[in-house]
Amino acid sequence: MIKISNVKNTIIQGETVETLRQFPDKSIDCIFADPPYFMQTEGTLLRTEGTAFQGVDDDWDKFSSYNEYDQFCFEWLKECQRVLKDKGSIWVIGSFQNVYRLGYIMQELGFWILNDVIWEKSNPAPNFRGTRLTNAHETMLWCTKNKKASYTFNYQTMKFLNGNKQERSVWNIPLCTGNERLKDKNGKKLHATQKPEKLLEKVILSSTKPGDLILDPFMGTGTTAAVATQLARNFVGIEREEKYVKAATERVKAVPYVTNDPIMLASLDVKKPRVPIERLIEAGMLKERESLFDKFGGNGVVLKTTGCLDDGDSVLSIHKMSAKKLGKTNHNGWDYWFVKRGDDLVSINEFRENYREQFENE
Amino acid sequence: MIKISNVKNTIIQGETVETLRQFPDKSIDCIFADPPYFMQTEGTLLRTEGTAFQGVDDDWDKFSSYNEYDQFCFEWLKECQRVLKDKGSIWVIGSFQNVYRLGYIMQELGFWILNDVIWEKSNPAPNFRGTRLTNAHETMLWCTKNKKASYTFNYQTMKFLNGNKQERSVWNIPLCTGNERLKDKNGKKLHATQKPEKLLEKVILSSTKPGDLILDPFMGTGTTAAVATQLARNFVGIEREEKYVKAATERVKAVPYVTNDPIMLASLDVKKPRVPIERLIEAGMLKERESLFDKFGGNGVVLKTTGCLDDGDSVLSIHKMSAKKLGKTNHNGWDYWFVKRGDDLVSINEFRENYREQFENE
DNA sequence: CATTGATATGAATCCTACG
DNA sequence: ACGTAGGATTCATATCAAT
Repeated sequence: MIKISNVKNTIIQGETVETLRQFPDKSIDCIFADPPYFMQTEGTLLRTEGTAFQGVDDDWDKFSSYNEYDQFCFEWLKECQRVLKDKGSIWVIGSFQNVYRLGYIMQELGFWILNDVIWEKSNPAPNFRGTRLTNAHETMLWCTKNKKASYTFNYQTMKFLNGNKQERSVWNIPLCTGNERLKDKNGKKLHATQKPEKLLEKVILSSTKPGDLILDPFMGTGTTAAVATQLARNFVGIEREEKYVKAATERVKAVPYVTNDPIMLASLDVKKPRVPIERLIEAGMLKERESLFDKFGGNGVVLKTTGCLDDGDSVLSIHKMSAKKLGKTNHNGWDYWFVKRGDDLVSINEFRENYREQFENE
Repeated sequence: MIKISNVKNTIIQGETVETLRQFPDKSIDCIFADPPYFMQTEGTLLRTEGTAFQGVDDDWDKFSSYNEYDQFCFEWLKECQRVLKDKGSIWVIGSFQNVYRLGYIMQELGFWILNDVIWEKSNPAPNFRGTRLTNAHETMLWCTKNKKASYTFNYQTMKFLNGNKQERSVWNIPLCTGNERLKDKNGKKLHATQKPEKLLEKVILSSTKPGDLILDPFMGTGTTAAVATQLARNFVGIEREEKYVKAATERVKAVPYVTNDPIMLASLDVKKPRVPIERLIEAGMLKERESLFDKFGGNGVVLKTTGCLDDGDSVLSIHKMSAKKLGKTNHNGWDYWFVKRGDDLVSINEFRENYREQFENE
């Protein structure tokens, strides 16, 4: 059995399933898996000008049938589910050749799909023969271990980085090319399917916190490890081929800096501690039996020791009472109620903020 | 058994599978299917013809909970495969809740995926709770009956309509709203998932010829029927609920006009008849033993009666000879060779075009 | 050094009618 | 059914050489 502390921020050379079986249960915060796609291509594809297109022709992508591929995926996905923490989540990337196998199997295993995310390629390889639509995207499945599981989603961070609009399920990102693409001694691409760092950046920023441990069971050239490191997360990788293990290890060592940008550290999504209104009474910020008003000074109600409000007709929580005054079923009372301090109306939310600042280290 | 001529351009009220079973084999050119999602858990275990997961341990079935939906989809997809012509193709649309079931089952049935096409919604409903990425797309699977099947793809039409660039697998199209959306007496939307006509337009334009028969086994409000009619294709629909049958029938009747735009009628993709170069000699357009040249007047070769070219070294077809001159294995000789007419060099392709015009009715 | 043009290349289920 | 010949087919971007 592997001790996590011994493998944190390393790449283990080995077979995915075999190696995963040595991991303890519920030890991983997030998984990014880029398995073989089982492309089923035959022969050579010529470009229009006559040169050969260099697609995926590696042994690791060869399977004898869907059945064999399904079983392989069933096995590694089952291990991923076991090693994932209850509040963890998993990303799996594929293309139309394999993603319907992956999605089906994951649903059978009880994984719960949060989103399927489309990586729309801004510069895809064209369809040289004009036989189909240019295949310009890949699909990622983002899932929890099961239907009921909670999970990390840095909503505010993603919204901020998307020009203050909700991030959507279609991401337009270029292919991994140029300097980012690792090359061998002959200047040829080291790996057939290296993913762009931009893609991993969005994956990690959206679904992990700084310090989380991210597993990549098909590490390849180590994009997950490099981006995790840069974003102040931890990683552990599994990779079968020695040359990729070496290249990825070098790559991670060379990550130029670890970010200290608070946005990248998910500061926007740090949950503030809950402060019951009774705490504000105990702290002397609000007084028992004092009156609360709406922002115009109307709708006066009396604050009870329990933190509930009495309008002479009923006794309700600050939220239910503001909802009642507004004729709604739900409302956030912290934004509705004010107290009188001298001649001014002061929002009770201001007292809550003050309380948090004063007692933040408790 | 239903006679196709009796149901052409009508909507049949009935259950999908039951009705499809009355259709003759190989009678449909194209299918567009927008099936319901109804995911019922805890159904009876019914396997898909034994092909799935033989040899996988018992954990498999323990996790199964989508069986009833799978079984339903297996049945209607199998009937679709039966009624589809050998050269037909099928489109199936779904979202992450069901599309992995659909894709998996289609692959199990032997359907061959040509593309998965993403309908990216330009105006999706936001995620109100901020709990996930905004689900801003749906997925369509475009498939032939089997791996070897040929199919209709109007490549040039799609390219033309896309600003003369290859059409890609991600389509950005707004939701169906406004006047296009059918309403009931109370002004509420008549159907929960009415698809935009623009989507069906691209589906039909890319994969059918005018006059083709398009089946929609879950017709709903009849978007497929309306767009098929407008684009001079035929349709047959199946729909369970009477109110939708009525609304869709009215809708088709009201289609304002049938297009006569040659682009929409796929004129760009009409295959031109093959003209062997010997025909041009017989027609007196080219002369035996005259010389052919490249576009600069160089590389002179002699035209033989057989239509082959002699460069003094070897005798080859116009294609092989142009390839030889270019140092390639393949080339289109029609674009390479010219003859002298007066002081001008004239492309032999021009003579081919003239020949086609002159003898087009043969 | 700046600009222009040629070349290289990316997870690809990449042809079809005729004899 | 199968082999073969005809002939149709590419977009965005990075790099590097040439001007």
